[in-house]
Amino acid sequence: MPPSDYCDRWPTSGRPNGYQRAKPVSCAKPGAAHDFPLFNDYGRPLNLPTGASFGVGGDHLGQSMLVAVLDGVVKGYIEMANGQRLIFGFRFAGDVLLIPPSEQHLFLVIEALAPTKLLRLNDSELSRLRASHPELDLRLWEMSAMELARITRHMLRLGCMDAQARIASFLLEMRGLLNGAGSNRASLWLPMARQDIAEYLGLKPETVSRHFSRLREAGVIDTPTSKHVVVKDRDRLLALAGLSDGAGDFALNGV
Amino acid sequence: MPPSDYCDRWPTSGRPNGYQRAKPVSCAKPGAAHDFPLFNDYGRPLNLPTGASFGVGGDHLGQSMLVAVLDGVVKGYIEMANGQRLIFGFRFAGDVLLIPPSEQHLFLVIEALAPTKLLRLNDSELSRLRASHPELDLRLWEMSAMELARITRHMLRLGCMDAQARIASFLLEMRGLLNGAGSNRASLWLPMARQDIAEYLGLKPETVSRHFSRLREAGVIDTPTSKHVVVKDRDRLLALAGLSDGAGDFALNGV
DNA sequence: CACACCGATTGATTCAGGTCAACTTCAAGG
DNA sequence: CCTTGAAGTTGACCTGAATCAATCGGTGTG
Repeated sequence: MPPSDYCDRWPTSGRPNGYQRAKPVSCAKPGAAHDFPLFNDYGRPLNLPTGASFGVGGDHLGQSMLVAVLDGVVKGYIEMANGQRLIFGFRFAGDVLLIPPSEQHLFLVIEALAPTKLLRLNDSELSRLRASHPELDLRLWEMSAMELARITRHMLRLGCMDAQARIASFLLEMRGLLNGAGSNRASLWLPMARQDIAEYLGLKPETVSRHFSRLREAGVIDTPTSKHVVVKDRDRLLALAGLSDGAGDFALNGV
Repeated sequence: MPPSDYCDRWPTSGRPNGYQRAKPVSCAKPGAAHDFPLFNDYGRPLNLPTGASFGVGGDHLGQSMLVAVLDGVVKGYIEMANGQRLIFGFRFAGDVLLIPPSEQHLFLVIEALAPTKLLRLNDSELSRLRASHPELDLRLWEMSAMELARITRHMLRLGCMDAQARIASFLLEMRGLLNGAGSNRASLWLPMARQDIAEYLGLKPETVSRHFSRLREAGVIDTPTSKHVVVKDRDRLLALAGLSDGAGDFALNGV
């Protein structure tokens, strides 16, 4: 029986799965990971098999929490009282996740998409950490600024992009390319299901599937398998996401 | 000519306006404001007449910024390269606003909805402040956690609520009631235009107007004037926003 | 007071994405 | 190899919000 300050849930079916067969590429900014040794002394470790999750709520109401993903991939989602859910982000090995003080009527869950090792620090563990390592305050500030930037970008997707643009922008985020680095062509492995992408982008799985197909037919991407996407034309994706100066020139007219 | 680290824009028309005739009620959590004396020693003050704005971008790329609203109301919005814009929040006297490091292709603007006094602290001013007042680190951490919670709630609105729910949830936020305090009936003043509400909620002004009308016909609110809303039935608003346990029982069927 | 202007409201129509259902693909296990 | 089941894809249709357009209403001005 786990202690009352967290709640762990195991996958409903013990299905073995294919996630492990390719190592997901991390989207972590380099620089987060080097604080991990310190977190390690103060945080509580947790191993989650694929599909397992832990919820933040109940006793955590009003507390914030820091989660460091040592290995694996997780999705984080919020569930509303009426059952609606929204995935607010995916985090890969090396990423840090700051969970804001939770709200009444909302329940926040972190679920593993592959076997995952992580560390959790709640408010009191964090304050012990910052008491003995005041130099970390600046890093924590930077992390929360990054988290804020990340979620702001996502809010923009949800607030003023159509389905096509959301998906283009999602693929670019998964490539870690939103700020322009990297080559035009790249192959990437998506550890999450279409359903997850849909819940992340505020769409339905059918819509995600349709737009993947459109992008494939337009020659912007290839989809050798459903979880393996080859980005053939990054510039076109940028334009479709409305992030390029020449946006609009690249619309998939009539496709 | 203003220094290059900010850019100020004045209202296009010098229209006198009615905003001043009722003092907007602040949504600030008490507790933010008592740090203002400290901010005052390190921040740069700025007065904005109604409709004036300043932009964060250019030289600020990669910097975060703290803005303390001493008096007035502002809206903060992000503009994408293609001209789309999303208002990410409104801030009232006593509120603090943390602006995340900006992104390429995005431009962030703070615009006054009424004559406004504010303080701005950029990265270097913030680090001077935290160097001489290390006790503030905890407050800054709390502020960023609050900001994260706020924007997460908004992301939820945009990601998985329909127009009706977004508007119900918006009205509740303006009442400062999202966590359940206050009486069932309340009168509130909205300093922003329908267009602003629409850009905040990812809708069009016509849609906002229609749903205000629906809520009025259903007896949930009254709208004596377009900027003055009387909430007659908070519980019904909560249900419509999907935040009550009995959600759904209150749907405006056939209205 | 009459006028002009701008925002808000309402109505008619269109369209992107949701819904529902059929079919395909693929991995696991006998 | 066949069976099974779950995820993904595709098609037909529907609906909620956007769009386009007309009207209303308050505010400031001559």
